[in-house]
Amino acid sequence: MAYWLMKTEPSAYSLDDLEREGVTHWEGVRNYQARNFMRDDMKVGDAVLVYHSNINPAGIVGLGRIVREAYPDHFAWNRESKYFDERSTPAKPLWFMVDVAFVARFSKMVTLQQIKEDPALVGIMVAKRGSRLSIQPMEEAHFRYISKLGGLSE
DNA sequence: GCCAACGTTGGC
DNA sequence: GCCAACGTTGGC
Repeated sequence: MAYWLMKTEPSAYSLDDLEREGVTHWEGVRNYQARNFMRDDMKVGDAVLVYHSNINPAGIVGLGRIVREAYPDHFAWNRESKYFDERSTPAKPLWFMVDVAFVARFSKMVTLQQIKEDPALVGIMVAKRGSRLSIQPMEEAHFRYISKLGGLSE
């Protein structure tokens, strides 16, 4: 089982939305490195830290779980969608998505600043300068530590 | 809303 | 295949 961090802009889709819906399809990933993580490495049961970006403060707000492995992101085939990409076709899909289920909400958000300042989290990808990757692998120890900071124990 | 950092595109 | 121009991300 692997551990991941997935970014979302809460103005577009928040942990609240995920809690309300229970499960969502994580469409719109349009970066090759992030796509490859989803397509090649994400498995059902993998654990996810949900990260709110583009908001002040940014940070991790809760947990999710992968409940369906990668399948074609059909929003890429829809001209009406903002995720439309004419290079992707049903015969030869270019972009993929997974399904993510809500697991838990942190009782307190773990902010990016907190992550950067914590000696236990040195080297974590999300704290690296200029890290724009929207899907990142996590170390299990970091995942557990952040969950604890967020007020969850396992 | 600004803008630095970074990924992608396309001319050559 | 280099690299300048361009578009996007995302912290602040």
